[in-house]
Amino acid sequence: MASDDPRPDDDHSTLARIIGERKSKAAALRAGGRDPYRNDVRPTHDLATVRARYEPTRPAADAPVDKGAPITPVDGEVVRVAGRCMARRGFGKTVFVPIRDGSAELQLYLNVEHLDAADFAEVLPQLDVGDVVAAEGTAFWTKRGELSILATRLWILTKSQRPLPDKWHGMTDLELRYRQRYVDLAVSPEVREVFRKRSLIVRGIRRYLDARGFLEVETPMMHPIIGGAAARPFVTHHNALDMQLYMRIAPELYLKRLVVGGFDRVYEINRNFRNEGLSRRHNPEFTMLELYQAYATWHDLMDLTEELFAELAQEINGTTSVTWDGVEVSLGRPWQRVSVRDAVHRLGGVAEADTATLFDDPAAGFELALRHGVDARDALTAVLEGVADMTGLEPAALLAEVRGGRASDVARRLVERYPSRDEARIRAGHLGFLVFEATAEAKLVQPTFLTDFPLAVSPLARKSDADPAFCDRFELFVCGKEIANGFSELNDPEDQRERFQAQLRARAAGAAETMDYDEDYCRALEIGLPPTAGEGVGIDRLAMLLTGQASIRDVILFPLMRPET
RNA sequence: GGGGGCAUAGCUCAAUGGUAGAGCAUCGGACUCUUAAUCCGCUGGUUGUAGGUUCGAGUCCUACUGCCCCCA
Repeated sequence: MASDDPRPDDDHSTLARIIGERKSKAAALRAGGRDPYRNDVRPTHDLATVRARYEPTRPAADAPVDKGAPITPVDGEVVRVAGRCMARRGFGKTVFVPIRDGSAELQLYLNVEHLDAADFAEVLPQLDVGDVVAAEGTAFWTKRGELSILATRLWILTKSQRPLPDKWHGMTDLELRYRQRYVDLAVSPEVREVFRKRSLIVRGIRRYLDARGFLEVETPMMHPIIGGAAARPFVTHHNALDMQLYMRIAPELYLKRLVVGGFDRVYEINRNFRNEGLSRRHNPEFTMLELYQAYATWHDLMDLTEELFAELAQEINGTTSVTWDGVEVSLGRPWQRVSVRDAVHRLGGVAEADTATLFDDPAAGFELALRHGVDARDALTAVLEGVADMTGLEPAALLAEVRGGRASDVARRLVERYPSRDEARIRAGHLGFLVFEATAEAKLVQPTFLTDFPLAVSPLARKSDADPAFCDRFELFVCGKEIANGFSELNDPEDQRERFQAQLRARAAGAAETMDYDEDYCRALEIGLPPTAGEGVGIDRLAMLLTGQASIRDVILFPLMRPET
């Protein structure tokens, strides 16, 4: 028995008393030959069906009401309904009991003249709010216009032993709501609605993709090596093989293997696990849609994303506008598309000439980055990693050589180590992206595709044909938050091998979030990946957007919590 | 990881350092159309945990635990 279980004998708290009283009521039911946990009474209809059926007979609002008139059932049809008792309003010989099932709420009218005498005398007195009940009777409209069941029989199907929260205030304590989600759901229809919508979103995505020839697949959730994203993994262990495994941080490399194998359009909706902190936007396990389409480019996926999201919004909310974080967001097409460079200039307020310099010259860019609010250590790390990647030198040793003086002097000496002007230019993109994050990211409120990412921050995307310092990649931002990330896939095996090498160098430099060298994946690319575009969509964040929830915990049924104390 | 806030009855919340209260729920009573039903009455507490200051701590101090927010 749990140590926190109240013991009525030596605990005089209200809760212990209530539990004791309810157990006594269950015992009384048993004594009368009624199982307080019976399963032999089935409803003939759910509550929404009953409501829908009688809605057309609703009396006119201005119809005359005869206070003394006897109860007249609508059609005399006997129905049996079931649900959780949400309240109990007693009048001596009449008791009103609203019940709720998964579909709707409906009121029972329990009256001494109509209800079975034994049920009235022996079941009704044992009924508490929270019990699951069933009743049989006929539908009628009360004088106040409420559809009710004039019950002839009443059963308690499940005796509840713990009280529900205050029926007016409901459950407001966030911690309790997350820890005891069953209570939250039982008393808060609006919370159930959020999760019902989340389910519809996932179903809508499947229908949309299935209709366009995509095949849903399942790839491993336990990976022998780390790949597909830059994140720290959860580590686990397989006993029989005595092998270390990583909970997957992304399915990307497996899905692209399937495109190599000839599944030209595949997608997976499943959990990813990243060993990082918790916040309003992060849960360590989260749901991701990843999709891959051969013979398509990132432009095709931007079009697809626009269409998919707009359709989902229309289908689920009946409108393409939603309120999120207090902001009215319109998902109506088309959405803005802006390159990282243009965002820095137009939204971030960086002068046009400075923006050009920023993405061209890492030495001058370093100073510009600091001037526009980028943390000096972040900026220096970006330059250091860039030089280490390009030269193959140990970052620690590199830093020791150039140390001294102001940060910008250190950065300038580092930049001089770049083997070529072109490589320095490619690496400048990292600083440019930091400036984007510092100045422009929060301003992407209405749905916006951020395009033309610097290659330096995109280890898996295809180089742009127009400019090798950039790549064919986009991210979707709404209210300053990243919702989706897509690109034309890198399918040049030699380029891919170089980028894996760079990851290994970064790890040697002490970077925590790096990918392993995936030899088998390189072999797959050597077989040949068709020109392919791929995209990941955070389902939790999409659900937040379409349900207007501010915290990821409000769209995850059981968010990760520390153990109760 | 850093900063700020919160923790009191089953639920929602009060209480200048001076006897821990209210509403709802529970329990008892009245009531045959209520829907936050109404009316009368009674219960219910190791104030998150552990220390400290004080004649006296829900209140002040320290540490810890959990949750929320901001930043990284």
